[in-house]
Amino acid sequence: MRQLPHPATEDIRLTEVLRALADPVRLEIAVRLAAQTEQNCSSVLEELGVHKSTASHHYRTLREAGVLLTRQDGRQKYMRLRREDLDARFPGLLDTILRAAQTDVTIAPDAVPAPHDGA
Amino acid sequence: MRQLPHPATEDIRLTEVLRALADPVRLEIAVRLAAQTEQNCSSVLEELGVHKSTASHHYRTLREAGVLLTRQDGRQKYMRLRREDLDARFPGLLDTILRAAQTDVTIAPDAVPAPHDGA
DNA sequence: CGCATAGTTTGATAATTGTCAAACCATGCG
DNA sequence: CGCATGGTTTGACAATTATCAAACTATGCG
Repeated sequence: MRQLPHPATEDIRLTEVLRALADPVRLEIAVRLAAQTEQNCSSVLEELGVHKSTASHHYRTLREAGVLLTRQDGRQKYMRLRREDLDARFPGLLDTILRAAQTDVTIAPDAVPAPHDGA
Repeated sequence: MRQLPHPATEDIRLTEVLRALADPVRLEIAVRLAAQTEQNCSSVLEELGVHKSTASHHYRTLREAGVLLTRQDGRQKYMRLRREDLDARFPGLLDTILRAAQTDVTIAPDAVPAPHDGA
């Protein structure tokens, strides 16, 4: 079982969650996960146009903050928000942030579509 | 007059607010402001045990993120949360975070005297 | 005016972080 | 087994940041 380490619900720290979601790329990941329940790692990285290892780094940050959970299925890994745990720990927090994210532009739209180079 | 620059309500960015509140010291400042409406700069820095310039830096960060507002009165400056503006921009966000902050330890208790009851 | 007070700004430093690239590891398939 | 695939880890680097200290600015008071 290649279960990567996740914090227990009671060990989730508010500042960690906020810091994890304070990054545009990670916030966008959370928004997409919220819309799609579960998501493959590579699908995210392709859509956001970041390098594989960068994506992995962001997953880890979100995972260690307690925001998402990684499940392995065959050769792939799927991520999913820890909705219930987060809601138990900090009621309403995730939903409020996700709702706020939809009224704010987190990533420049032209930066997202294709995995074009750029920087 | 001596108004330091604050972003307009519509210019408040979610990731900036989250990043501002993701720091333990700043989150604590926000919590204290929420409890006391308005607060003198030095009172905060004394209670949190950080240097004057460090406190000023945190105020600035919060101010530029749109979280608080600085008002000058005589020789002193008073800060206050931008509750209405934040609520207009991101409904429920501030309250939810502040409520979450009360169920989580943001700063080591021995480093800071509690806001109310004895420490 | 001169001095004390309240904060800000600048400087310096150490720590953290976001990013890509390349090497690595685990899983499934032929 | 050997290889391709999907992610992670490590390395390196630039950028940001948290902090203290010291200099600076502005305000009020005598």
